[in-house]
Amino acid sequence: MWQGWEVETWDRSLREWYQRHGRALPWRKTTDPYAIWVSEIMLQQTQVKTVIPYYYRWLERFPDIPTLANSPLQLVLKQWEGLGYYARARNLHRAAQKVVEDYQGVFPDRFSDVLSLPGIGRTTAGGILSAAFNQPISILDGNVKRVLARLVGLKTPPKKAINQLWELSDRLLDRDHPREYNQALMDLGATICTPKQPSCLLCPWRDFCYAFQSNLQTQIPMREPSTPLPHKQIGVAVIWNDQGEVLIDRRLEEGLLGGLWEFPGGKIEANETIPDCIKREIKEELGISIEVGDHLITLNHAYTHFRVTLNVYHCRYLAGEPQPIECEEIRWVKPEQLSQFPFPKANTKIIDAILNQFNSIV
DNA sequence: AAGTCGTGGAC
DNA sequence: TGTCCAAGACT
Repeated sequence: MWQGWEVETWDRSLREWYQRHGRALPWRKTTDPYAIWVSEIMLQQTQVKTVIPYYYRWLERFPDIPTLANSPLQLVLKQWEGLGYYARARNLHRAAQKVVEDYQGVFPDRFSDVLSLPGIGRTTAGGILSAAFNQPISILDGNVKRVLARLVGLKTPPKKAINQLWELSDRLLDRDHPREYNQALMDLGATICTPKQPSCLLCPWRDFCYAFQSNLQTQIPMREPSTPLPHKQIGVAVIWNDQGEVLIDRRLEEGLLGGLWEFPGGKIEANETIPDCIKREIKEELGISIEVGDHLITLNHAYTHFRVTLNVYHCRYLAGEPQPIECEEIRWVKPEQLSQFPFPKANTKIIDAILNQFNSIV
């Protein structure tokens, strides 16, 4: 069915649709490759609506590549705080330094150079180069995968057909209008060809779409098999010293929430009470002894691959010199200073609870 | 090559 | 309340 149509026909109808119904997004008002790069990184696995305020604040604080490259990582992470997937911020920072080193601070315009920057894969490289320089490079993000899977009636989960999807994306690319085409295809996926209840009657490709013609649009793309999420119980310590300061630690640079600050703690073992867990973890990780006091708050938080319940207790520092055994760094800080440090979301809720108690007592 | 890596919105 | 999933990259 769909083989009978010429690619040029699809491209023309998509472009006409885009000119009427495309989204007005902040990063479409510029061709500055740096600004577009920032937007592409922030948009990875993150909704447009979430990104927009971060995007504006970022460009205000880091208006160009040298400014970003010369800023301390802690400030960079503070600007990223709340966006998640913090490796994106660390990679963006490293990549900025590489652009300064290797390209005199000018963002490269060659695909292989862009692709070699940390945090930039094939889709992001194509997105940047097509948007900033109108280069004819295809993309394959979540939107495009879904659109193409429905278009051809893909009978497997997209992950299993990634090579075919790239081929198709390449073949369909409008080489005369690559910037418009890529943006249009993503908008189509985001606003018409949505995961649930797609608006097929409004779609410029409805006549060519296998899924719509077969009424399979709610079954394609096929779902990836999902695995159950483990749930961990965590004991967390808000440790106070006699100066009215609390102890925080900076997590290791790599891995989950790398480089962010947190209140120390750890997993509750089988048949272990929460106070016992907290005392043990603090001894193991920081080498100090504490007394566990009042319960502060209990929080549930969902990550991508597991869930946690944080059981947070006020604690009193007793003895020993804190040492960064399983973290990068340790500090005693006054509660009002906590806002200066980048924390993961679950920990900002703990901070709110501390400040609320603090203010209601004082 | 399957697992890892955050958070919020939508339903 | 749970589930899906959003402009993916890296290991």
